[in-house]
Amino acid sequence: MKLQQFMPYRLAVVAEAVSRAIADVYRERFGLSRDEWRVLAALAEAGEMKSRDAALQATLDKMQVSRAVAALERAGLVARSEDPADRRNRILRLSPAGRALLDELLPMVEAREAELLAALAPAERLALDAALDRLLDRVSRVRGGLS
Amino acid sequence: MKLQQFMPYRLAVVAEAVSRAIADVYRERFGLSRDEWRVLAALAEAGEMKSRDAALQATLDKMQVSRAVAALERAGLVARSEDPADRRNRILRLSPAGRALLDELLPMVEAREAELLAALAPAERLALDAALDRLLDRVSRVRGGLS
DNA sequence: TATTGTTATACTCTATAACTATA
DNA sequence: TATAGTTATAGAGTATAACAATA
Repeated sequence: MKLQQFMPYRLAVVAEAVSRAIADVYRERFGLSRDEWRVLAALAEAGEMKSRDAALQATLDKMQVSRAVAALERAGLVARSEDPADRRNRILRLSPAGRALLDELLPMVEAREAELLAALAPAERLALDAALDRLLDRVSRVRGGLS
Repeated sequence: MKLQQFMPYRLAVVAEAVSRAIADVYRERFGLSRDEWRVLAALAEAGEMKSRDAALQATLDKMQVSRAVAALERAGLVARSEDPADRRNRILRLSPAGRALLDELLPMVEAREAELLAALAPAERLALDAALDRLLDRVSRVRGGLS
């Protein structure tokens, strides 16, 4: 066993380092947790969505979304409302303050991503992307569909 | 912002799923934590090493190693001794029980890795490997050498 | 003074499940 | 009965720093 060459270990080490490089921006600078960041990022795309869809989009479970949204609501960044079509659902949407925060945060986060991706040639980025897709597909089969 | 295409998010999701697929083996079946597994895996290669080197090898900090080794020692899997050359160091080495556990665990863990890597053609594995190397190198520069 | 390793502490995150309300 | 979401709680992991022993 060579730990340094063991793919799951290597993947974990790189992913953690990359995550920290991004968290430097949203955590230290905007006080967001990872889950809050993910919910906001999902909302940045759609503007509004159901809690359940936020969970799917952001690869979080319903409890993580519930808590992240509660914190985001307390901070005035997101509003929650009922879905008239099915009153079990909650519709989440960015507040003006949430939108303003994202307008400031997203360029910073994307700049960090770009700094990291600068390590890879375009073909290498595509190869990484494809490999991640295939691995994710595979791992969900190996573990029986769990996250 | 498309979260689904944001590399750090994708990397985190895949790495977490892959980590769980491996942890299924060492945690549910052998009762090891991730840090304990990493220390054992590092020792599997070298047989014995200093705590400090285990930390470097396994990308853990000294506190994580100290606690993992304490647990492994309680479980009779690893022994700690002083380094006569520098009595601040601790020399870690696998006990016979630790070796026996690894002899059973390693093939299972490697089989899981192989199941996952089966998703990738040989050239794709090399491409993934190269991309991870380059990203890790880059991220350590971006964050100033921190883990 | 610097380094190795241990211990303490508070904090955060995770896992599980119970619970409410709606369907 | 099943689903969306909330709340509770215990356990695990993380971050920081103080500390002891040695160099």
